[in-house]
Amino acid sequence: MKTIKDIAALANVSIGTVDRVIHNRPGVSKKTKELIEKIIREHNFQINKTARTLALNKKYDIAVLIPTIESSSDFWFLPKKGIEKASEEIEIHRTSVSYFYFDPSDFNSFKEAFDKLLQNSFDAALIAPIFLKETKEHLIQLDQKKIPYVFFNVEFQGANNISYVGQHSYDSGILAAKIMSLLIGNGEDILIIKVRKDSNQHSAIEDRASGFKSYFKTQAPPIKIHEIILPNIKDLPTVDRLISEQLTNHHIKGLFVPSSKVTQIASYIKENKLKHLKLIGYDLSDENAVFIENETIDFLIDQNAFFQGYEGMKTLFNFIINDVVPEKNCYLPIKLLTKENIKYL
Amino acid sequence: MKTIKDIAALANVSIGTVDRVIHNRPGVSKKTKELIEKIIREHNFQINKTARTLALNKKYDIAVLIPTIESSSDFWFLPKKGIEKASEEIEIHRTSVSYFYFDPSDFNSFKEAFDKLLQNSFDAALIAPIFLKETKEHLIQLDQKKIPYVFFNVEFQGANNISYVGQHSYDSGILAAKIMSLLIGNGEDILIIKVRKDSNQHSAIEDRASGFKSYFKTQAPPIKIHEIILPNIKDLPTVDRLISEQLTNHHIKGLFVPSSKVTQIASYIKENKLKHLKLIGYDLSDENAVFIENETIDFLIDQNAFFQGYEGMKTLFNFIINDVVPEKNCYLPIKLLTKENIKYL
DNA sequence: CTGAAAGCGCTTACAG
DNA sequence: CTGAAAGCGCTTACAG
Repeated sequence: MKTIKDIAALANVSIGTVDRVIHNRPGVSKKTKELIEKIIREHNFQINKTARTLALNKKYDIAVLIPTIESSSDFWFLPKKGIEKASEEIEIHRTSVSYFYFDPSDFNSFKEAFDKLLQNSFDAALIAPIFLKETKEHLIQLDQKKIPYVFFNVEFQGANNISYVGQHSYDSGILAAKIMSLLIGNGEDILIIKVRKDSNQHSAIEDRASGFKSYFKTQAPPIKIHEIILPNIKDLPTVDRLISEQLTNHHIKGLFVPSSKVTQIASYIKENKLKHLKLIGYDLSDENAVFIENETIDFLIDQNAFFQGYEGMKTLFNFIINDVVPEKNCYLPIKLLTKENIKYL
Repeated sequence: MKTIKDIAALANVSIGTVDRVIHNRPGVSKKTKELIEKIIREHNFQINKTARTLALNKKYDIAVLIPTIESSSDFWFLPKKGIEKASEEIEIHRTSVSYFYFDPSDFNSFKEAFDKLLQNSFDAALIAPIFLKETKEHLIQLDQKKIPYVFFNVEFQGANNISYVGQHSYDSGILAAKIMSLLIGNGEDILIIKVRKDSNQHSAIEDRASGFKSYFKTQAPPIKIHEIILPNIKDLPTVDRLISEQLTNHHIKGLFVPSSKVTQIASYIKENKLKHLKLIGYDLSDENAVFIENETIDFLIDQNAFFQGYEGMKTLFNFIINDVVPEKNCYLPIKLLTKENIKYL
């Protein structure tokens, strides 16, 4: 493995000049430059990044905008873990990470956290753009400062983010529908259950539901799909009433809950001993794992929460340190979890 | 962030002495050692790994024993890609990788490659132990030299490997069975198709079949499972005869092929227009992707081939460079692929 | 038992 | 346009 010194000797110049050529800095005669470039090519010289990192002695800071994590059963626990894993791996490059937390149910909290983030100086940002309008307003400042940013978990169209890391929500709904079609028989109806609070937050729930419905449009014989929106998942009497209304009025066999709120629906099924109902939902929380184990939930679609954080972080890092330009959309695998494979994640 | 120099100043010693303490090298008085340790703790000093790597200027070499890759549709193409990706990432630590190739259908070729590998000097080995007996014989030398090794793809019990990275074959069979039970109806039989050449090679095929059968043992009403072994997948007349024999004699609806050879069975189904048959197999090759697209194959179980190589490499690297001891068994996710999620890998 | 100095392969002022 | 030298934070002989 050749070093800058070797190249310099071969070209009969100083290492400073070689360095200038390597980084395309001005102040080298055309002739010298071409000679050095030729030698570099011929000897397949590759810069020693360890030495470079040490010499630069530059510290990078990546800002992360993410919901507060209440407990390990929180959905955001895993993306955070992924971010931390990536942070450890890139720590050798003197990269530090600053977190800015917000309450995912409160857009004011989101704005405040984003404001606080913008008051700091950093080299790149990893953002969960849960509130679309508020995100848009704040991005202007990042764009002005030319700070690169990556979105994760929530897809946000039309911004200058260098990448999005997360699931293709619409297609995940299609997969859910395919599985549902295997679970239920002819002449049996399906109920999609949304939660108002979820829907306000972001479009993923709508996209999942649309994908789900699109699958059945192509099916013959057609399958009836009913839809309800629960105003508040914690208002149990209303939840009870709305669901049981559907169950008595229609011949419902399959339930699709396009969010992690499937936990509450599973509780409902368990309590009311409605084991014949087939249930598909999203996200592997500890509670959902229990419901998968006892087969109250038949299938879960996993968002690769850990990997969202991990890959988001790595993408930013590779962009700012190694000049690697990522794909604009990094769609993660749509993972299907069921009792038989939930052990292996 | 404190440096060794800072710590030395605080302790009124030279950096050489601090270095001795950090690495627990002898030649430091108890008193000085304790003082330095205290200061390190109090200031939460962490060594700069970049500087360490540069100063050590040590090169590591990892040997890889893997089947020859004929084309990009080869199963081993992806593990190799994973190994290469990991290699790039760890290149900054001056780690190089040497490959030793063998023909996976010829145990003599395996022995030769392993012999050649052992003639080289290296710091760790990543091994696909396709031939169990031959692997066992060669491991002795690795153990004697105290060279750490990791197995990938094929599980090999009772060796001193620091880790195994791959799938839990038995459980993947259970998952396949669960999906199969959704695809077929009551009173419909299942046929398991094995290929002789596969079975000789390693136990994964047997484990998958066992897992598959175990699932149906618990089912009521019981489902009939038939089994055939094809002597040679390329002897088409025999393949034809053996399969059509089964199809005429039994009421078969589902086919389970516990290996990537599902490609050939899919071809058979396609040619003979047996679209009503449900087919589950393993591994996403280019050909299998086509059969998933046109729904000749209903589901594929994916082994995370890429990740096997990637994670195997990283595991070894972290072990030799960062002293990270891995789990003995690193079972990867059992991924279920179907038309609707095959785009996202 | 301890320290001073050279070296790892780069980058970066500074001098000419 | 080019070079010599100091420095990044470690490790490693070598001297005492």
